[in-house]
Amino acid sequence: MKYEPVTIKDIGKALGLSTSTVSRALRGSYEISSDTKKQVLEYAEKVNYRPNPIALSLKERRSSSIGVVVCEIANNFFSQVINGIDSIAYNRGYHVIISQSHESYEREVVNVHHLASRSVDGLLVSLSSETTDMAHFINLHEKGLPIVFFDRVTNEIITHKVIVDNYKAAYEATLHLIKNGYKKIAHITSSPFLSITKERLEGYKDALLENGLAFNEKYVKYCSHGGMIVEEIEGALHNLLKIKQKPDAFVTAGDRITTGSLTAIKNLHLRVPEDIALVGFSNTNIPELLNPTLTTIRLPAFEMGQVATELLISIIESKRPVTSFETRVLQTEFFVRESSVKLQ
Amino acid sequence: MKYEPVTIKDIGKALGLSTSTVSRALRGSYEISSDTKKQVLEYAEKVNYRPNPIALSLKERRSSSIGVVVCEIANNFFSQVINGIDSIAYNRGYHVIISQSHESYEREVVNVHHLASRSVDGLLVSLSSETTDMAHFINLHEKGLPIVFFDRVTNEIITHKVIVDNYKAAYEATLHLIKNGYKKIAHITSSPFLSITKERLEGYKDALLENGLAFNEKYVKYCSHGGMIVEEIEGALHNLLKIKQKPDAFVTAGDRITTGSLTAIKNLHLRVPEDIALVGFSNTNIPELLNPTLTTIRLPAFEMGQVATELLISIIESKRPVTSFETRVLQTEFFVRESSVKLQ
DNA sequence: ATCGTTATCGGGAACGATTGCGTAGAAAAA
DNA sequence: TTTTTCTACGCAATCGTTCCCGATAACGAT
Repeated sequence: MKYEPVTIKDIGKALGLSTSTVSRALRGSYEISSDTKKQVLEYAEKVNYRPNPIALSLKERRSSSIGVVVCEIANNFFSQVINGIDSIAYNRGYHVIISQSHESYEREVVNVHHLASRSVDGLLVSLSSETTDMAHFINLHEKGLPIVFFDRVTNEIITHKVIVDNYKAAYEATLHLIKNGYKKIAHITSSPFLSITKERLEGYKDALLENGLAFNEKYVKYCSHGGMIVEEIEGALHNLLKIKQKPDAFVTAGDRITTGSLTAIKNLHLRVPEDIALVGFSNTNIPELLNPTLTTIRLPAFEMGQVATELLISIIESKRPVTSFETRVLQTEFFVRESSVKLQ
Repeated sequence: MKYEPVTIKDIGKALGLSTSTVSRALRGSYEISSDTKKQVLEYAEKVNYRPNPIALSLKERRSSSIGVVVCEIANNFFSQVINGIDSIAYNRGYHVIISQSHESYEREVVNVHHLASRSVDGLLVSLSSETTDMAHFINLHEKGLPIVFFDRVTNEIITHKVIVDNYKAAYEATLHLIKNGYKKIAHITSSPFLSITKERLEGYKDALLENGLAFNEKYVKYCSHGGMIVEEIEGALHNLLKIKQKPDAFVTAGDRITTGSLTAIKNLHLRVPEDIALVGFSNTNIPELLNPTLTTIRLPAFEMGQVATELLISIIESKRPVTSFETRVLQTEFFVRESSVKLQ
């Protein structure tokens, strides 16, 4: 089954003009008489002519498309980011090609090569939780492929980055729990390789230390698959609850981990916040509908997508090589709800 | 900033061979000596040569990419569908290009043209809630562009479709409420133009009529933006509650409408299911975490994406024009939870 | 009458890869 | 020695578009 669109050549043949003339008429060149222009334009409209972007891509050596690499789409945070990406890219005439790493390093490498060979004009990347080797990015970046990282970034590559103040957000969340009388505060987080994990851990740690509480390694549990596997969350929680000095509150990093933890707690028939309090990084749209309503740190996902895309397009469309890069730090929002407030 | 990949010409120049020889060597043609082959292969490996898929697309008149048109990504159902699409497309060597209509007819038209002109090999479509005119699809479909519809379909175009048994699902949900003693059952649904809306309405209606309950037009409220606007959901609910014969239960169609309704009910300080019961079409991952836990009809979203993609690729890769089409009907799942069960 | 100018348009190369066809050179057959 | 037969490669067209050059005609100026 073949889909055969009208080409510039077809128009030329039908009108007895050369392809060059048709091309110029279509682009409104000054060196084409208005009669011819009108004729061409009308005919093109009539046969519903659309320029073939593949031919254009080949000629212009650009595809007007940008590749996105995230761990998964079916995640509140990332789907909101993609929305932000889409909102900018669409208006600037770029297509968005999305690929999911599913938190797998191998899959990320394959996807990146796939996208690059597909001649995307640039890449928007949030690293997978397994990624430690950046060679696949470095290689392409050195060859001149524009890349912008967001959320889960690396400092091995000098380029634009868009992040949030994870340290502050985690600090704030932990401090909130301390102020509400919790003293044994645990932390269930994502893979230790991720930038966001390290930053959040520091914020959590400093909040404890600066408020006279000890930092206990045993209180920190990592979910190396970023919470994509239910069992790792359950395991983390069970391990925490086995400790003799059982935590009375905890901070979770990431959508999956937050809701996964809440589910696991419910399955254990523990009450929140009476038995254990919870503050989570989450971009769920329905924190108010949960039981209990959930205290969350919300990331400006949509905005992150927008900013990252603007930065990427600015590199792509820059006439001269870009040499100075920035790291945009956006602010998180903190919403206090029931899950973290001890009822007196 | 330019990204300049190695071409077959570069290899030829470096090795003193013509492009044809290099091309053939790369594809292992029998008419190239093994010496030359080895030389080319080794050099290509060394400089990390990747064939330019854009040039290939131009020549082969196919792009190995499929376009997806949904109303929005940041929606449980659609993001799960996209996951299913991606899982198949990836393995079959296709790229997925996603576009969002945001429930706007105009935006849908623009996106479809954008994708078609971008030379996607086929289209996976779920209609926007505003769409009544199918001309933009008919036009392309008649020209031979393979299209498969899923979830929100049209019978104006004869092609493969993947849907669920919406009639049965709505019937079942309504019956469940009736069996639980509810007699004044309302229905908040999406745009009246959508196939899913009509089918669900029929299921709802028949369940009422076949169980000795009257069907009341006033009990049916439409959200023409599919619930994307909070106010339309609130408005629908308020209108329902203003009726003197105030409903004691209702069925909601769609993720947004379901959670939106629950939020609106909470804001009115009504209790669920004591004051009003609720059964909703929803693909949320956390129905158990809601308060109350939510009785849901869940669509096999991932599977829908997979099936639709398989059907589309089968058309794309078919040697001869496809003339016989099928409509795959998948089964929904019904989960009874607290929101619909009257506590005696 | 000759030249320059301007307005309009066409020819053809280029983008990267594939592929049918042609052919040089060597080996094999006559 | 001559002819045939392979082997192993190059040439050029092709996909749709743009754009650098040229080409042509009309027209006014000298």
